[in-house]
Amino acid sequence: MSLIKTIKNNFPVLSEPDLLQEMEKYCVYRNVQEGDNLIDIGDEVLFIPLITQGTVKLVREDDYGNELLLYYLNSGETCASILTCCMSKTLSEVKACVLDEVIAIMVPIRIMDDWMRKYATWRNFVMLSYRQRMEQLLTTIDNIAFLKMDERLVQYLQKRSQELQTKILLGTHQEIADDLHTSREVVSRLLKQLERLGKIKLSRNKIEIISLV
DNA sequence: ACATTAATTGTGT
DNA sequence: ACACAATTAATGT
Repeated sequence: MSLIKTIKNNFPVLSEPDLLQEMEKYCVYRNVQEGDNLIDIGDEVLFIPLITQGTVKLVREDDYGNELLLYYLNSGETCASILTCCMSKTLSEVKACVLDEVIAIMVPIRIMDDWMRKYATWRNFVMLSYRQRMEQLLTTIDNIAFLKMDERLVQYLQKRSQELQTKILLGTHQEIADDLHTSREVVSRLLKQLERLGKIKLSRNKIEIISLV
């Protein structure tokens, strides 16, 4: 599929003819396999990825190498923290792990400065990504600060199923525990409770959501 | 089809 | 949190 068409499909806000033409000229596709990193902490940021397929998990690391989940990115989204890095010309503070084979359109940052000035469409897009991500980060912080683990788990399941458009979440309890920064046993026990309440159905590497309300 | 092994999940302390 | 049991999936024969 042509680059322009892909952009129109995934990033409808960017359909301004002049901008699209420039994008076709300067952007490149990049394919990243599951398990690889789109970007790592300390990397120099040369491109902004616009995700058109797959899922990316953004994490930050503390001094001891513990990973802190920031958020997930899906198609039609871009990474706000990478945007900040490239605008202030600093190294990446986050790691972007590819969970599900990703195809991204890579926008070179040198051309981006130009676009910020020339295209209101582009500016708006950048600002919108910021705003959305900021809101999401705030709710994440609220959750960590105020919600008990069982409520956090339910929220986590809801959000993931919504994001991935599926009632069936694949993966292990350990992975969920890592994301929520708790132990695997706590997750297993809470999930078991939810199953007893008939809200989910558990099997190995799989959680089927019946109804979380 | 069966046995072996590894990984995931469940539970008591 | 840890240790261990039980269950399930993957692999070899």
